[in-house]
Amino acid sequence: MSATESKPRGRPRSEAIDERVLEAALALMARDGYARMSIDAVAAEAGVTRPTVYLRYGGKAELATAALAAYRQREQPEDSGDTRADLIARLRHFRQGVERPNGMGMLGTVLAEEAHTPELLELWRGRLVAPRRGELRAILRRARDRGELRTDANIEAAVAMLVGSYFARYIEKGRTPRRWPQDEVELVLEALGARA
Amino acid sequence: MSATESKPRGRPRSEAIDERVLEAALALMARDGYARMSIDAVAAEAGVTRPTVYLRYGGKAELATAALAAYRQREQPEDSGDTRADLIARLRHFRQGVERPNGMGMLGTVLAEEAHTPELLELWRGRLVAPRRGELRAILRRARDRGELRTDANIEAAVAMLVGSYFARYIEKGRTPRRWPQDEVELVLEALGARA
Amino acid sequence: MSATESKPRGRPRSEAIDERVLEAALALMARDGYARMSIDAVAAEAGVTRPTVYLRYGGKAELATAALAAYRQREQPEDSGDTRADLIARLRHFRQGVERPNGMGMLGTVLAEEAHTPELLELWRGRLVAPRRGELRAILRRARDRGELRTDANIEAAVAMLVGSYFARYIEKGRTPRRWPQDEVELVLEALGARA
Amino acid sequence: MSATESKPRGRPRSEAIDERVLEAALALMARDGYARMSIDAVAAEAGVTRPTVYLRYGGKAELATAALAAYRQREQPEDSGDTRADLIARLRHFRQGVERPNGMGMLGTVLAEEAHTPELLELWRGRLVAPRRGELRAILRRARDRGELRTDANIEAAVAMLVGSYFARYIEKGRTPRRWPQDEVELVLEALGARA
DNA sequence: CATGAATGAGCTTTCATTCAT
DNA sequence: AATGAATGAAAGCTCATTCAT
Repeated sequence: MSATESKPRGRPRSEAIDERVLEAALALMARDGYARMSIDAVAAEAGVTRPTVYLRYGGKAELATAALAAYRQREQPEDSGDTRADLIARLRHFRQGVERPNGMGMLGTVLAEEAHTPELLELWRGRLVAPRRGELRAILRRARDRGELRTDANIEAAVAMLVGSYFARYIEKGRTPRRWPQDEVELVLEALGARA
Repeated sequence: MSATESKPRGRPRSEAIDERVLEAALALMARDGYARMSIDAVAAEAGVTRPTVYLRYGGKAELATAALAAYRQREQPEDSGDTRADLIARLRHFRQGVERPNGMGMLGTVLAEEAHTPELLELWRGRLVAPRRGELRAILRRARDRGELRTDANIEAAVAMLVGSYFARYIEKGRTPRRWPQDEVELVLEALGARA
Repeated sequence: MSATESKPRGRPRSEAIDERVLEAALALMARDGYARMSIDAVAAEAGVTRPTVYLRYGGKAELATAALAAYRQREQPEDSGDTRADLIARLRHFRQGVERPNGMGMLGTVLAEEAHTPELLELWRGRLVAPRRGELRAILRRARDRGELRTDANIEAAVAMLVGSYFARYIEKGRTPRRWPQDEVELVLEALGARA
Repeated sequence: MSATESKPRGRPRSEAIDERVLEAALALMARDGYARMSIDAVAAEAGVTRPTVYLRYGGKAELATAALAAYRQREQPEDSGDTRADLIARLRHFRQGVERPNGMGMLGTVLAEEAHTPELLELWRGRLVAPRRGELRAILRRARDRGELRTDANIEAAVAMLVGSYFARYIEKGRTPRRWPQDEVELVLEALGARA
C-alpha cells in the first residue's frame, strides 16, 4: 500500500540467517574483541558468506552494534516488594548476564573501542546498563520512601557500589565468591541505614 | 672495579629512544587497544623505525607487556593514620591514575584481550591492581584492629566497593562526581560500622 | 543430469588469471629462484593483486609446487622403433625442455632448496625426471631384448650418462654443441656394444 | 718499501676470524642457498658481529664469492699412469667433494643465482670445474696418445659423461651406487674403444 | 679493530570491502 | 538473495647495510 510497506518481491531474506549472523558476531566479538573479529569469521561461523553479511549490515561497525543491541538478556526478574530479596535477585541476574562466555571480554571490548567506535559504548550504556541500574534505583527509592532507609540515603552511590563491586572483584581475581550478592546487599543496606 | 659492571662495548642504546618507545606504546595501546596498535605506529610516534623497536622487544606482545609494566604510577601517597583521610587520598590517587588519557580504554583492552593475550590481564593484576588493593586493605585492617570498625567488618567486600564504584560510574555515565572519594568513603565506613 | 557436475554458484574463477599466475610463478622462479621469488612480483607479473594469488594457493610453497607441477612439457615424442633415432629424438626433446629460459636455473633452485623446501625436489623427481628417464630406459631395454645390445648392458648407467652429459657440459661451459645428441648417443651405444 | 706494502698500523685483523667467517658462509650457503643466507647468521655462526664481516667483504655477494673460492678441495690425487685406475681415483675424489654436506645444494645455488649473481657460477666454473675436468682430459689424452684408445676418441664427450653421470643419478634418486666410479669408467673406456 | 644501534626497504600474510554471476 | 572472486590497504617481521662508540 504505502511506499514504505511495499510488498516484498523476489526471494525474502532468511530469518534463520539473520539470527545466526547476530549470534556469531556476538560470540566472536566477546571472545576476540571488535578489532580482531573478522567479517569472514562471522560469516563462516554463521554458515554463510561475507556478502550475505554485508547485505544486512553496512559494515563491521554496524554489525557490531547490531550484535550488541541483541546482547541484552531476555527475562528480567520480577520484584516482590521485599527490598533485600529484590536486590539480591537483581544482582544474581546481573551476574548471570556478565558471566556468559567472555562476558567481561565484551565489556572490555566496549571500553577499549571508545576512541575508535564510540557507538559501542553508547549502545552498551543505553541498552544494557541504564535499564539494569534503573531497576536497582527504583528498588532503593521505594525502600527509602517506605521509610526503610535513611531519608538522605545516597542512592546513586549505593547503586554504583552494588554492581561496581563485581567489576572490582573480577579485575582483581577473575572470580567472585558465591555469596557475593548477599554480602554485597548486606553491606549496602547497612551503609544506607536500613532498619530491617 | 666490580666484575658485574664491565665496561659496555659498542654503541650504547639510546635511553631517550627507550623511553619514547615505551611512551608511544602506552599511549597507542590506551587509545587504540592492543589489537589495533601497530608496531609501525609506535615506531613512528617515537620517531624511530620499526627495527629499532624490534631491537628492544621480541614482538608486539612483548612490547605491550613492557608498556603495561611501565604503566603504574610513580609516587604513592603516604598514609597518615587517619583512616578516613587515608582512604580518600588513596581513592583520589586511584582516580588520577585511571583518568590518564584513555585510562579506562587501557583497562578495556586488557579485559578484551583475555582470550588472546592473557599476559596482559595477568600483568595488570599483578603490577597495578594487587598493590593498590593491598594498600586499601591495610588501611582498613589497621582501623579494625584499632577498634574503629566492627570486629567482623567484611574488608574484602569493602575494598571491592571502594574501587568498583568508580568503574560502575564510568561504565554508566563516563564521569564521576568530584566528591566521589568522600561520598564513597563515607558510605563504606558507615557500612563497616565506623564509630567516628 | 549428473550429480557430480552440479552447477557452479557464484562468480566463476577466471581461468585466464589461473594461467597467468602459474606462468608468472614459473618464469620468476626460474629466473630468481624460489627464495627470491615474491608473491607480490608474481601477482604483478600476472596483472592481479596479491590476494588473488592467495585465493588460489595457500602460500608461497604451494604456489611454487603448483608452478613446478605445471613445468613439464606438453608433447612427448613418439618412438619409431629405431633405437638410435629414438634416443636422439628424446635427447633433443630433453634439451628443448631444459633450454627454456632459465631452465637450468629452475633445476638449480630445486637443488638449492632441498634443505628448506624439499617438496620441490620431490616433485621435480616425480613429475619431470622419472618419466623422462623411464622412456630412455624403455628404449634401451627394447634394444637389448632385440639383441641390438650386449645382454649385460648396464642400462642404468647408460641413461645417467645420456642426460648427465648435458648437465656436465652446461656446468662447465654454459652451452652444449649442436651435435650433442648424436655424439652422445653414438658413444653410449658404442659403450653398450651396439652392433649397428 | 712500496706503497702497497706499507707497514700495517693498529690492531691487525684476526686471521682466526677470517677463517671462521669463510667457513660459516660456506656452510650456510650450501645449506640455505645464497638468497637465504643472511650476513647476520654468518656472523653469528662465526662468533662475530655483522660489521666485522663487512670489514672484510664489501657485501653479501663479495662474501659469497670469497666463500666459494675457498670451497675447492685441498689434496688432489696423483696420477699413476694407469688410465683406468687414475680415472677411478679422480671420480672418487670428485664424489668426495660433491658429497660434502649439502654439496649438491651448493651447486644448485650457484645455478639458481645465475640470473642474479652470475659471479658465483663463473667462479665455480673457473675454480672448481675447470681444473677437475682438465685433469680428466689429460688422463684421457695421454691414453689416446699412448694408443690405448681409438685415435678419434671423443674426449670432450667422455669427460662430460664421466662427471655428468653423477649429477644425473643424484637428480633422479639422491644417491649413487657405491660402485659408480668403476662402472662409469668401464663404460666410458668401452665407448672410447679401449683395448685393455 | 670490533661492537651494538639504527635505518630503509621488502616480504608474507590477512582483512574489510566491492564486483560479477 | 546469495555466492565466490577480486581488490586496496595495512600489519608483523626480517634483512642488508651504515653509524656511532
